[in-house]
Amino acid sequence: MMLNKTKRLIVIAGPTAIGKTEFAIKLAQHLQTEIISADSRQFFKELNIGTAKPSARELSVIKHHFVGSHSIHDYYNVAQFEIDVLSLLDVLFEKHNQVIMVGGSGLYIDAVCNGIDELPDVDEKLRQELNKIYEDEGIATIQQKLKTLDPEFYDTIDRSNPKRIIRALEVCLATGQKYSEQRSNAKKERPFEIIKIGLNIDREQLYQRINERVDQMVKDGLTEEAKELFEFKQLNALNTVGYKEIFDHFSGNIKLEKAIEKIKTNSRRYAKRQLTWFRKNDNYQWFNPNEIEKVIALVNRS
RNA sequence: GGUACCAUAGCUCAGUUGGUAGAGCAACGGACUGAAAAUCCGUGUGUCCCUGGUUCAAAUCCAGGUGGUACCA
Repeated sequence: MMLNKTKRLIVIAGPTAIGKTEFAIKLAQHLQTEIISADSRQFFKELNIGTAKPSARELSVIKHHFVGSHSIHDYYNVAQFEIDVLSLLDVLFEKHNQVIMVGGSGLYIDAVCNGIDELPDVDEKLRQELNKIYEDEGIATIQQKLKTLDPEFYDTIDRSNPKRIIRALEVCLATGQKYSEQRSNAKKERPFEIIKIGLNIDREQLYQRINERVDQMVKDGLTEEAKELFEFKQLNALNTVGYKEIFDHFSGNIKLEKAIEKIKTNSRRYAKRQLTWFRKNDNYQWFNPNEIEKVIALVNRS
């Protein structure tokens, strides 16, 4: 990519149901540009209602990238997203000075803005084996393995999080080197400017929006969509708020009303985690979603 | 109007013979570089309805009040 700081990526982030899609489209219309989605579930073409994808009409107004771009049967991850977005930006910056990236997946946004270490791909079977060991023998076994293979990382990691441990182990085992030694944590410089807009409102209002949106999803046919996907429920892409709760209902564990309540609760908790993620990054300038004019002024001025 | 029962965290409730409270859910805070809408860690947030009485000491016992529920009128 050519170094050109006259090009700018405008990141729009915020909790689920805050109104990011609508906000981004308005801004994109004003700037006559395109939108990159940074949403780890809207990638999947099979997931529609439950992921609150932009509508067909919205998609026809502004060109969106990474919405429905992959299948739930594909393996996709953050590192690939970084690569894909950077090469897409190369193309988009030929036509546009400013491009918008909108989404709620903090890690994915971070990978685009700051980069992620380049580590070799790991054979899927290795992860499956480690998961099997964890399931059969418990967390203590994998903790001990990590302590042996990478004591430095073991000392700093959240040891009760099996996914962290298994990730570290699979890298150690696949590469023969310590995970901690392969991680640089270096921030990559980008050949374009980045400005970050955070959207937020009162917690109470946000929760009301979440609850109402879930009810609307149900009216729009979320249960039917989930029914079509039930046979794939073991796929990671379907370990997702809005689907997993309804699968639990289909499996006979809970009533539908209970499942819907749990979708609301889990969405609220997700929103909270998103805010935690974005708050720790003090580069965000925060706005109410109705303050589009202020944001337009901001991007015009600088 | 009468009788009975109830009133404790946001909700549902527990609280023994009086020693200023606890559970589930909800909520709140945080971590997080290839599963991230995932995964993990942490935190009781209280006018014990009100007023008075008994007592060294009252969520607990007594009286009155207020509110609620049920039944009887």
